Amino acid sequence: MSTFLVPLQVVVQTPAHSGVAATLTYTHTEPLPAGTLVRVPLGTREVLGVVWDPRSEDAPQAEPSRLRAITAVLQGLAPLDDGWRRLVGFAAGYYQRNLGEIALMALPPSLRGLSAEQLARRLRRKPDARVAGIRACAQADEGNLVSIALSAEQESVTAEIDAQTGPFLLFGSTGSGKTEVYLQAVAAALAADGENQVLVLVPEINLTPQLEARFRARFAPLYGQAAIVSLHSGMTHPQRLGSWLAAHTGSARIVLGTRMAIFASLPRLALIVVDEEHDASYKQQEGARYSARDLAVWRARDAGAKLILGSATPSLESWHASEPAIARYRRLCMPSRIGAACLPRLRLVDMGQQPRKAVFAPALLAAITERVERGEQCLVLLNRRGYAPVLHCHACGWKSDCPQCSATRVFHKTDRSLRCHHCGLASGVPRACPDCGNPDILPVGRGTEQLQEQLAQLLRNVITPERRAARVARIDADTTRARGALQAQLAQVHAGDIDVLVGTQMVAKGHDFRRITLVAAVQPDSALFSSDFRAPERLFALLMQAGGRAGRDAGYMAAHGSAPELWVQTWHPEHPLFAALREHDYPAFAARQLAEREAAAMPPWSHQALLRADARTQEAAQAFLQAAVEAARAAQLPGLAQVFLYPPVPLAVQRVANVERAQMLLESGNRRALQHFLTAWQPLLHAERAHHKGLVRWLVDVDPQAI
DNA sequence: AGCACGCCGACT
DNA sequence: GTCGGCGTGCTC
Repeated sequence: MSTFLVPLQVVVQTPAHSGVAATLTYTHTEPLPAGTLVRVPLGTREVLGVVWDPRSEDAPQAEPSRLRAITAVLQGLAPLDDGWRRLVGFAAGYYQRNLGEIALMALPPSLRGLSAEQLARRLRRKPDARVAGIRACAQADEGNLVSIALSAEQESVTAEIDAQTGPFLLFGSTGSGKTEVYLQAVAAALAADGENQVLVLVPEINLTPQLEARFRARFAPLYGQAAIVSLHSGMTHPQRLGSWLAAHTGSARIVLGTRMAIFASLPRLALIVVDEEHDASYKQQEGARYSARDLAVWRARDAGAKLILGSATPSLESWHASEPAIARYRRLCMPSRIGAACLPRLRLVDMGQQPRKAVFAPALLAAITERVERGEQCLVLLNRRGYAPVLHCHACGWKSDCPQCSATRVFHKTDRSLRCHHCGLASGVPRACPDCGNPDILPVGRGTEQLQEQLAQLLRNVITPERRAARVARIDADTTRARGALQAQLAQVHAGDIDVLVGTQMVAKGHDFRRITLVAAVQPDSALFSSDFRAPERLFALLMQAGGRAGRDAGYMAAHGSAPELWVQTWHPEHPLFAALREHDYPAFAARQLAEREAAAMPPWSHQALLRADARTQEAAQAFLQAAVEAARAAQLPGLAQVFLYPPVPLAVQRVANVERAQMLLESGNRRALQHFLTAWQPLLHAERAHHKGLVRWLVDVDPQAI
């Protein structure tokens, strides 16, 4: 061993606004390979770091005499491989974040706190998981090796995935059996090489249990229970560490997870599946604002792995990329529902023709009643929690404004509270108007709580075939806060204890309801004329997906002789979105939307980024943005000529928790130019920050989800 | 961002 | 005389 001290580049988590470089130089007694996990002193603390590739040129090093030594090397853990480091490097560069922030975010939290000794102990303890796995495997073995009959569509799509390199956009309507195609592709990838690994991403934690069950049933008999792990933020830290280690060491062959799982260490990655690829949840909305779906595309290409993006309503970006003329993705179509199940019929209700102030059109209420009397279930969607979005005093005009935000507080009747959905501020409901003392303060507008109450009232005399009164339940973020609450409520629905289910869009996603034959969207209109250009796309996807909840069980539908229906109450029945929805014609909808986007030079014909500033006053926030523009012009930043900078504007909800928020949109037809510009801008933004008193923070959002 | 150091008010 | 308020400054 050498007695010389070797300098090493180590990536540590340095805060985004600190101005400290992410890569710091430490010394060690011997060289360490890039990707090695180490513990290093940083100020007065000791933190986890990752040895990075030595940067020959302009690495800003401290004076050699002031370099500190690495405290410990995390032995027993293979270095993180080049692929993982390239992914982290790309994500940091593309999303304009500090390398250390991304690298450490990509590692399980408990790894950050573990000393070298603790980790060694953790690694030694691995065997018991395997024993448990083998035992569980033996149980799962019987009854699962039945050969699976594929539909003709599934057959041909599977063959194409097998024969081609992709990337693939699997366009399959709800109930067409996309999951089975994923399973086939996973089976092929795992069978091709005894060490191959696959990554399967789903948009929401809630969807992992049912997917995991399906993958376990299929693959545990072949590869053991330990070969399948989940990775999402709902798991405890030790569980996440266990899954992460299994992926890193290669003992896990299948990793199922939410967006964070895109950063898992997968040394033998052969396939990535992104289910419901259009879902907005793939975009992280705080901290490092990455898109797990877009990173999946990059990672698959970089790793030489296959990629399947699946959806019944693909994002317009992905759909466009799969147009034959573009052909960046290979489009695979599965238009038919499996078995005799048919797609729901659209029943559009013109609210302009209904009795005034009716929440439910009489025809819709009659349809729900009829279904419940037949023992079928209905799903009613409303995208607003609480009882009413605002309380109002008609005498003096008082509203339940949030004192800290430019928003009203929502009336929650169940715990008689006023809650701000932006900052969380909650208080009791005043007995009378705080301004004028009028005791009649009234709820205005409707939320899921009120809908449930009104439906229960309207259906109070409806009797089910089991000769009991109809039951109306509600599922939203409020009723599912407790761990396992959603699963428990879904079990109630499956058991037939519930006749009508009221919920927010969380119930529209992915859950497999057997006996729901009618789905209704009560007031989806706001998305039709939203200022957000992606709102129609999201509404179309939501309604298609919600409609897909109806009539999933062909046998059940046949036995009851009823056809699935999707009811939509709207003031704008002539809107072209509904015409496409009626025909279940996503391609027509997409073509229209894409034509509009092209005409207006919006994504995917342009690329966007947001610069956002949060400050004590709106003026300070906008002043920072304006100064940032001027600094960029003065410095003649590269790419500036090709980037259009819109003027700073306040956010839709301008003030949250007493912080004023403003943003500025950047747009360019050239993604490269935008990237170069943003990268060159970063140091100017850091420098500008010091000149702006009252500025709380600034952030860049590349490929923003909403504007 | 943490976590120090650092310099002035109300408590044992 | 000490505990502690959060203002300023650094982290290889």
